[in-house]
Amino acid sequence: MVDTLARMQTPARRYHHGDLRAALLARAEETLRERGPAALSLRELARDLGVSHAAPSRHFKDKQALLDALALDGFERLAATAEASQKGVGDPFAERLRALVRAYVRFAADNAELLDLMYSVKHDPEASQGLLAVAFRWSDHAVALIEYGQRRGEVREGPVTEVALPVFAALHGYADLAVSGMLPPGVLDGGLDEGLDVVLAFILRGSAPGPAAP
Amino acid sequence: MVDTLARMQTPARRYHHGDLRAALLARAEETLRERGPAALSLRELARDLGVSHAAPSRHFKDKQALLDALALDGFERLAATAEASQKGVGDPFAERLRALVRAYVRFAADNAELLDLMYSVKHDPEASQGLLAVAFRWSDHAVALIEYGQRRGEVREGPVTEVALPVFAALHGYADLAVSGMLPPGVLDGGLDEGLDVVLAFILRGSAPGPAAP
DNA sequence: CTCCCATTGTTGACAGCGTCATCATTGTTG
DNA sequence: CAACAATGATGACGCTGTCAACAATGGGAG
Repeated sequence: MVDTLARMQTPARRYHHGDLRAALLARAEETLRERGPAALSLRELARDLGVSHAAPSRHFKDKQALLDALALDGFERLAATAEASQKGVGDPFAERLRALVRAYVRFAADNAELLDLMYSVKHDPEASQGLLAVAFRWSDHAVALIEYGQRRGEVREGPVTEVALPVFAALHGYADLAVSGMLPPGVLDGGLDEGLDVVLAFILRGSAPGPAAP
Repeated sequence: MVDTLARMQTPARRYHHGDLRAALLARAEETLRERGPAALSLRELARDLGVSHAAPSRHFKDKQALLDALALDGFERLAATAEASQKGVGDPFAERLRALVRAYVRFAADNAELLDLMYSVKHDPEASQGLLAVAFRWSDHAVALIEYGQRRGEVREGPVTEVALPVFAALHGYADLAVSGMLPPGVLDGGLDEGLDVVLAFILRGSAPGPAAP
């Protein structure tokens, strides 16, 4: 163990890297965050890690495979964030929804480029099975929250997917608009959370029980 | 088909193409639609149009410039579609909103890859001024519609940007989710318009006058 | 009408990229 | 210890975007 640790910290170039796969992913995400997806190059990653230009191919069969792994990691972290957001929150639906929404928007703000990547990978018709599974873990969680609200009588009745759809849409749309700077200037001067309250109130109004709009 | 078209555009290979710029944009959009953004290559475009590999540089200083032009064209068509959607529609806010929303979702469905490009270009901090202007033409139109609804007493009072924000978010979010296949399976079996009705009802409920949700 | 020159297209070069085939080193396991 | 699977290195290939230098075109100025 100590031996392993010492070798990990030693910058001296050993033939075997130790954990090249993880290092590639970490560095790739860093680059993604700092210089955008277009700046991602396998050769540059290899160079940065002091490894030959073809070494990455031992861990990712091609560039897309690395992007997929990056996206999968993102979905896992998103799901974890969503689940963590529900710990230590009160019972009312509004509170729980607020926590979830904040978690999502924060994740989107903190990982804008990664989120982009996650969506574009999912858009790919030949996305891997495991990736889809993890991708839906987060949405399943959201749907479960809607059902919870319905059971408590704080969310209008109806097929849960139908009720969840617009809630989802508003949440995702807000995060996307905010992160990509598509909002009319002046709306977000107070930061993400300001607009979030507005959107949250809107969602609650739209999903609350009561008569349909005229 | 493409062959016929190409021959129609170049009856005989003149030294000067005639309208290479437009031809590049048209072919680029076609490729974007059929094979995605990653398949876009200046050299391939030039090849397809029977022109030398460096000819495009006379019209677009680099690849990004071509993408910008493509995005700008997209925004113009989106704005035109949005404006056209309001012709010959009744007075009630709900009707006008419905027309606008349908137009947007249809555009998104018909131009999914292009829309992606449009948003990613805007995300670029050094997006051109003219591009931003056209990009906001469509959102201005949407904001104007909200104001119209407020004047008619069919939309709740409040700062127009605050009221418009969640409406926008829900609309954009729905289009994005639907187009990128991120919706839980089964929701959209009836096509885009089915989910659209659900979202529309939600938006109307959320933006209607009345007491705030509990 | 002619000549000039800005516009547009061509050719050739360069470095960087992803990918592949082949070879070298390592760590593990029977 | 020896064989073997895993991992890394090297070199090659064709593709890409970009640039510089050169060539054809065509629309005005004289």
